[in-house]
Amino acid sequence: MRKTPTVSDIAQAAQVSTSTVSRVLTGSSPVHPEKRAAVLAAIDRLNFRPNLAARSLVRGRSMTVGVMTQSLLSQFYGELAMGIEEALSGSGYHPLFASGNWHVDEERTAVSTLLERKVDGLIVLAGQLPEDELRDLAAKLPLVVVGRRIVGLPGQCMHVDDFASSYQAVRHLIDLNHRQIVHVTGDLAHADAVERLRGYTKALSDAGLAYDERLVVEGNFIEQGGLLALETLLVRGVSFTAIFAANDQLAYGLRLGLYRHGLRVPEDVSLVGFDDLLNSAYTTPPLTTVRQAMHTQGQQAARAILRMLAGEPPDLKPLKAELVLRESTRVLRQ
Amino acid sequence: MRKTPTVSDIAQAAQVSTSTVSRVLTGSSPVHPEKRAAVLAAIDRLNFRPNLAARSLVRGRSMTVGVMTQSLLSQFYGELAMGIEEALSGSGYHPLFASGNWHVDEERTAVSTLLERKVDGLIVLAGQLPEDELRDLAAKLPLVVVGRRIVGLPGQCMHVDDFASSYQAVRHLIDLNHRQIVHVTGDLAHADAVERLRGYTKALSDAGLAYDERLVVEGNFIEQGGLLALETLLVRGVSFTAIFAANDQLAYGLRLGLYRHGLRVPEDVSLVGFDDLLNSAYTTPPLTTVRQAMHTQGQQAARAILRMLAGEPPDLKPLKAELVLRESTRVLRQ
DNA sequence: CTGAAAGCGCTTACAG
DNA sequence: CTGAAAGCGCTTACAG
Repeated sequence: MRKTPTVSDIAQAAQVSTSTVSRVLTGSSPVHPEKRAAVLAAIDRLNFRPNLAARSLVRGRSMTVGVMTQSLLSQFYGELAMGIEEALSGSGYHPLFASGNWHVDEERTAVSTLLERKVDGLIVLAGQLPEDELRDLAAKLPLVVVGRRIVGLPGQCMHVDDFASSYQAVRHLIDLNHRQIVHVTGDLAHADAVERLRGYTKALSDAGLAYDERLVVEGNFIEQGGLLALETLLVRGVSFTAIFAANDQLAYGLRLGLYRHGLRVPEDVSLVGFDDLLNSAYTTPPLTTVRQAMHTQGQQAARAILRMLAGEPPDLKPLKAELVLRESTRVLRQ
Repeated sequence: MRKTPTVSDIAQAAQVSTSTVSRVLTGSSPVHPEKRAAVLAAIDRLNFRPNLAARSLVRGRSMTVGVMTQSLLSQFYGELAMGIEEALSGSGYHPLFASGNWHVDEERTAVSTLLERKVDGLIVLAGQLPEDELRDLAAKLPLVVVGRRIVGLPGQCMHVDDFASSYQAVRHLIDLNHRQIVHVTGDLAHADAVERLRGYTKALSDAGLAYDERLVVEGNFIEQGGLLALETLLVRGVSFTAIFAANDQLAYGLRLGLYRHGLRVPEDVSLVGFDDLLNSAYTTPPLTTVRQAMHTQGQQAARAILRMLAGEPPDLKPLKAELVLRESTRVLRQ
């Protein structure tokens, strides 16, 4: 097996110096057309590919953008990852993922792993790293935060207006004549969960409806939480005609709980989620939910990093979430 | 901001040569306890982290294992990716993903991107790269293939027995008295789809049931295909009491199609999937399906790579798929 | 057990 | 526009 060719081999084959080879490789300064052609030909003939480790060492750049994700397993993050990968493809940059699994310490470990590998930019997907740490990071390298708004980092945060979106979702239920609307919250240690709860509360009060704490149950953003939440509601014995879940996964769990208890959706209970996961168009019935467009957010985030890497401003604008009307809600007959 | 420290800084601080620093870093050869301690102290004090690019350049290893996945978006691959990441964590190796998106040419691009980044090992998730290419790759670096069995690479392939598993799934339906059993296949360009079809056929014939081609419709492993397949069946006008879908995504689509046409699961039609995606425990009703344990497969694959990297045999054994009985099937009343 | 030296494969001033 | 030289930050024979 032949050794993989290096710049020296190309230089020799093309009868030029390694400097010149490097110049045509990087385009850093002009090269005489003939020599350039000779170099290109040699590169092609020997099937040369520059050694990224060497390049990385001298340039101090790795052509890699780190992505601190929470879990590759979650569909939510899968979509984001996909968008990032797509937007990066063809740019010469490659994503490097590390998962925080919703634990601050793991998030820190993930970030240092990424930093150690000398990523040129960093995309942080939500999580709970203190804002200070995030601002410090932003001072060191191009940074984009998805799913959180960090004070002092305008244009570098990509997120949806949780308050307004959830307001809209609940408003939809109210417009359908529902008055006893349950809210299953996310993990209230997370700002998005708090904001969504706030949207629920405000929509209620704007409609002149009293806030009833028995209608609110804390979940944790996963299916199991939805299942549990339903049991809690049933035990409480409150009556309700609609449920607004803080995310789709909770909605899936709630859906199953309702099924187990013989409650039909939407005939007996209307159900609204948040996120619009890929699966939500295929649940029975298809779920009405707030579309977060994670795939698009991933693309936007990656493009912003690319801009920063090119010395341009990130220029990120918050995405508008939209309510996707499907078949899990219906008008309540008085 | 201070420059990040290098081995020279450590050497200077610890009053030793860079060689010695390197020795304690790599453990390649013994170092006098006192010097060792001094080096360790300096490393700790200056918060030194070796530059991976430099190390990679001299060693020719990147401490990275490439993963050619198909799509980060698919839950199926998300589980696999998660398993790989978990098993690699703490080993010093980090996964680097590149997606093939089910196109041979993109798969090739993904693999060369990974090779260019000098991955030390490679995990290939299914796809359609010719076996020859895979064998060539295996000759160059530690390789593990998930979801396919490649002739000549024993112990390096991790897959489930599609034939036996699907036989078992269909057998289950037959045991429930079903006689008119539909099979919605995957994309028959893929070996697993063919094997699953074969399992279906064999289970039928072993039970003395005639193969009826009107009961078989070709899908493509995604929800939309399941939805379409149901329409096809209805147009054909064949009667059936059970459906075996070649994967869960097809089953989700079929489930929605049935719902739209007012057919209940399992009262009117029994439904069985394949894969056991995370969501399948939360569909309405929860789906009976063949468990592929992708997360475990990912872990196993990564551990095998680690073994090969350590000079040991990969020693991979096929995983047994098991039929998970949930609530989407029921015994047919005669 | 240890240090000086060479080298991994590139790129980038520097001097023409 | 071009080449010789230095250097990125490590590790690994080599010689003690």
